Order: sequence, then C-alpha cells, then structure tokens
Amino acid sequence: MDMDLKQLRYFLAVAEELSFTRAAQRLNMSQPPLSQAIAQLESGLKTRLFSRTSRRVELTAAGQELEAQARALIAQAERAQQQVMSVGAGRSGKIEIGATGTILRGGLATWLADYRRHAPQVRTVIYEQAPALQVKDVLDHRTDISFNRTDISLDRSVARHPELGCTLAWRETLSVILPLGHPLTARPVVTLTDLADDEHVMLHPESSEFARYIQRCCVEAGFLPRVSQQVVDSQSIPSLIAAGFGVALVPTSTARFTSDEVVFRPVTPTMVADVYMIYRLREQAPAVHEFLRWLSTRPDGRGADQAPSKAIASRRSKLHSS
Amino acid sequence: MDMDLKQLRYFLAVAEELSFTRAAQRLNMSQPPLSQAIAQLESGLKTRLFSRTSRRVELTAAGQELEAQARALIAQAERAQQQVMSVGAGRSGKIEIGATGTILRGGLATWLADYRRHAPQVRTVIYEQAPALQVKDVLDHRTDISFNRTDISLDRSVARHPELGCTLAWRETLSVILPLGHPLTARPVVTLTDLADDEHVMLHPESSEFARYIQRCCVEAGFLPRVSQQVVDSQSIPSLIAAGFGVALVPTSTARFTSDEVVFRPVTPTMVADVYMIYRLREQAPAVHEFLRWLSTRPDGRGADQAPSKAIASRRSKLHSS
DNA sequence: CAGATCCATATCCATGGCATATCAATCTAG
DNA sequence: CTAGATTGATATGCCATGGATATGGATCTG
Repeated sequence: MDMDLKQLRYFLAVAEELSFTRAAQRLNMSQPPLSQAIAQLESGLKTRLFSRTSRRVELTAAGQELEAQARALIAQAERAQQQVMSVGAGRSGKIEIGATGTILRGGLATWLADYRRHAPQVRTVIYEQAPALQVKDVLDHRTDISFNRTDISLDRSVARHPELGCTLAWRETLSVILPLGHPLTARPVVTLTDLADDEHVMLHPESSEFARYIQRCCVEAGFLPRVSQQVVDSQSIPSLIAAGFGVALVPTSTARFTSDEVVFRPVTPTMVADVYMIYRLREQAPAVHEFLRWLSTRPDGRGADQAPSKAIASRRSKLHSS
Repeated sequence: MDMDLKQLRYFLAVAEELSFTRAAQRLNMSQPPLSQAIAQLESGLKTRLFSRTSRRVELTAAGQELEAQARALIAQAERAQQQVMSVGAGRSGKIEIGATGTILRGGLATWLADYRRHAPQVRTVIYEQAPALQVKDVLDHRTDISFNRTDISLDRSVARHPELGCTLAWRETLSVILPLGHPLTARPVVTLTDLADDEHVMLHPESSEFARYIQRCCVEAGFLPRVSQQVVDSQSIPSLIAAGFGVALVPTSTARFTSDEVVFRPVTPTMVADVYMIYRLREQAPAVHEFLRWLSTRPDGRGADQAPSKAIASRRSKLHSS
C-alpha cells in the first residue's frame, strides 16, 4: 500500500540496470521476488513504472519521475540516518554552558575552542550566569554544564542533589593586578605577604565562594586583606584597579582580555583557583556526555596556566606551596 | 539494518504520543510489536531514541533529531508518491508539441490554454518546425505530438508508419487578408470568385500541402490564382499584404495576432482548413495520452472559428458549400 | 499498601518475502 | 527458418519476520 524505502532501492536497481535479472544479481536476490516487488510497488502507485516487452525494459514517464524522486528520498534518508547517529554518538548536537564571569572571560573559551577542533559539529552556547542560579539552571535543563569555582558537593550553602555531578574541570593560578606605577610592578614576581598593606578590590564574599577562598588564602599567609571596594561583577575589577582602588587577586587567565592600564604579576606562593563543572548525571545529551568524557581524559593543559583535571577529585584544593 | 519508512511512521507516533500504548492504539496494533520495532530501529541507528523509565517516555537528543528528520522524510515521500501518481495519471508531466507556423500562431495557443485550465500541472513545450521534419521528430521522440494541415495517412509523399496515428484535431475557416483601401474591404463578406483578378501571396506550394489545398479550392471556384509572391514563412504574409503585394487566403485564426494595417474578411463559400495531429500509438507518456483523449472528446469548439474534431475522420476535407 | 498503569519479555501464529522450478516470448546464430 | 539462449512472468513451497496474547517488573496513585 504505502511506499517503502526497500521497494525504492529495488526500483532504483532495476531503473539503473534496465534489467530485472541483472538488478536481482546486484541486490543479491533472485529475479522473481524482484519482479513481484516492483509489481506491487506499481499497484500501490496505481501506475506502470516500466514498459516491459519480455525482452527490453524501459522506464515510463512515471518511472522517470519516480527515479528522480527515489534518488532524492534515499539520499535524504541516508543523510538523516548519519545525522541521527552523529547526534547519538555526541559528534554533533548542542551544549548549553553556564559560567560565571571570571571563568567565561578566563580559560573557558580556550577549552571550548579546543573541543571545537575535536568535534566541529557540536555547537556550544555560553550563558553568563550568577553563581547562585547555576545549580537550578542545570536542574531545569536551562543549561547542560555549569562552570564555577565551588565544589558544590562540599558547599553546605546549597542543598545536595544526588542527580548532579561535580568534578574538577581544570585549575588556574592566581595573579595580582597592580595599577601602573605601583612599587611592586618593578618586581617580576610578587610575594603574597607583600600585599598585606595594600587595599584590595574583591568580589562580594557573601555571594562568591571564590572571594572567601581568596580571603582564606591571605589569612593563611598571615594577614587579613583590607577591602577598599567590593564588586559583584568581576569584569569591573581591572578598571577599578586602574582608577587607584588598590590591588586584586584574580585568576591569571583574566590577563588575556584586559588593557595595558594595569599590570599582572605572578604571586608566590602559588595559589591555584579550581574550576568545577556541574552537570546532570542522567538525561544528559550525548554531546554533553562526550564533552565531559573528553575533558576528563584531556592530557596536561595547553598554555602555561592550565593544569589538567586528570584526577576527578572532589577534594577542595588548598593553598599549594610550590 | 537500514531504516524503513514504516519504522519511521511508528517512531513518529510514539514521539507524538510519548506513550507506547497510546501510539499502538493510534496505529491499530498492540503495544509489544511497537516496542520491539522501536528497539530494532534504535539498534539499527546504534542510538537510544527514547529515555523510558517504565513510567515516562521522552525523546533523547538523537530522538529529537530523528523526529525532525522523519517528518521531513515522510512528507517528502508523500509528495513523491503524489507526484508519481499524478504523472502516471497524466495530470502532470510534459508534452512536447511541434507545429507549423500558421497553426502555432493560429488556434493552437487557444487549445493549449484551454487544456491548461483542465490540467494545470502539465507543462507544454511548443516547437515551431518545418512540415517535412514533423514525422521524423515524432518518431524520434523529439516531440510527442505534431500539428499540421496534412493527413499523412493519405499523403503519398511520406512513407506509411504503422506506429503513428493521425487524427483530425480541429478545423478552421479561411479568411482573406486585404490591404487597407482595397475595394472589397467595403463588403462584410467576400466571395471567393471576387479574388480571381487579385494577385495572391501564398506559401511555397512545393513544401506546403496547405498551399496546394488553397490552390485546389480556387480552381474548384473557377480560377487559377495569380501569385505575386511566394513565401516560406507564413508570418511574413500580413506585412506583404500591407505593402501592396495583393491578397492572401489564410486561416481565420491568423487575424488574432496581426496589426490593423490589414483587413480580414470571411469568404463564401466557406472553406475549411483541417488541422491534424500526428502522434505515436505506443510509448506515449500518460500526459500525452490524456491530452489526446481530452482533445478527441471535446465538445463543439469554443469561439466562432473552431469546429470540434468529434469525428476521428481521416478523410481529407473538401471545399464545403454552406 | 493495594490497585492501576505502563513498558519489556516470552511465546505462538500467520502473513509475506524469498528461492527453486518452469513457462512464454522474444532474440540470435547457424 | 529453426534451435538454443535469454529474459521476464507465473507457480509453488519454505522460512523468517511482524504481529497478537499472556505475563512480569517497575512506578505512580489513592
């Protein structure tokens, strides 16, 4: 009754060979079932497709029309199949990514560019989002992966969600931003205790676990940083430094996108800023699964400032004396 | 192994209902075979299409991709089927038509426009062709139908071809073209014998059976027309008349496309110009067959000048006294 | 906690697709 | 012009596949 791709494949074989016997050979079948398959296709279409004279076989006008249509249909089916399999294998698809400002403007773009070379068909969409909303966005399928600087499995301020995973994505070192003319710009490397007397610009500690982490680092170094200005948006830090509000400790990758009105210096002892990713353990699209797998098996980071996340550690990183 | 339209229809039903049981009901089948059909589609694609939790069924990313692809495929298959059936029934397709100049610029366009209203999907291609090539063009499939003014079954100058048919398509009356200022323009109707003393422009009698026919008409009326100018292309007749070369007897339908530098007058006794069509008896596309059938069952001609070809007469028409 | 609902699995049966054998109609070679 | 070869259609039988019924396991609901 209804057309069938198998029938169309049979039809095309006959249309190309213009012979039932040869077509049957090409299809690895015998000739009678092929004849009757075509006959039933014809009866389904209520149209003769071949004019057969028991010696010569040729296409009727309707047959020529079907030849073109069938080719298009089968080609499209082929493409569709490839496309679906590609999505199923995670080679194509879409990944919706949420990230906080420092990560988004930090190393994330580099990692994504790297993955794009690995899986060019995968589209990635990045949303900048407030840290407080990240967990909810992932749970609600608004995003597939969220990048932030907090290991939620250890953060008591958010409820535990058994269907969420959280692993270390990569780690960056921290640098200090200094205004032009600051005495420490003369040194190639700055010691953390040198910053004890400076005023600091930092993210709001109440909303930013990352800010609290930096505070703890300073305390371990022996001083409590004096805060000249608290900001919500990390993007505004460099301009505040340039305006003379003091210094700030930020992920080194921030240096990539700021002007030359400020100076970045490495800090000893080396402090690491961990980047974690949050994702659903179930109902993750293949492309997402594949991306996570790729990221977790990545060899040691490219660039001087990224370390690999080879260990799927959920342990909170501490100040790390080099 | 390979995808199958039936599988896709099943898949779409499940994708729309998001329930195997309801989809099975809609498909008039029981649920188990539907489940296993989907399972085998999934194994063919090596991809899970639904995430089923024995309570809720929802599409995976690959499933969403396949939903879109399957819709497109099935819609295209539907269109293809319609298209092929339409060609098979002669409702669409292409008809290649050959015609001589007087017919092409005469009544043919009107008939074709009429048929276009009856079968809008049928494209017609018209070639102007020399009468001598018409039979060969039809035999070689260069054209499907040739219109001319000779019944080849009675014309001894062409070989008989048993695989060709030739029937009367329609008949037109003849009119006379007069230059402006000619004395006969004063009369509403011209008698043929009135033209005995005029000089005539006519087609070359050696190549045009139609020209010989007109000559015979005049002879039967009692005079042999004096020829001022012989032309090969009927298109040039009106301008020659306007330039004072005399008068000419032409199919009345020619009046449609000429300027007002000449005058057309009906002639008594009425002379009819038969138009025949030549076509292959076998290997004619459905659209051609359908057109021939339509033309042969047409009721009496539209417009004052066309008579129907109800009788499939192969008798050569003679001067017809009204 | 019991019933209901829903999908998966198991088993059985019939239809349909395929192969073998044969026929009828060409085409070709001698 | 005839005999063999070739080709598509027809006849027949077998088996795999698709579908139905029965049942099990899991989850939701009252």
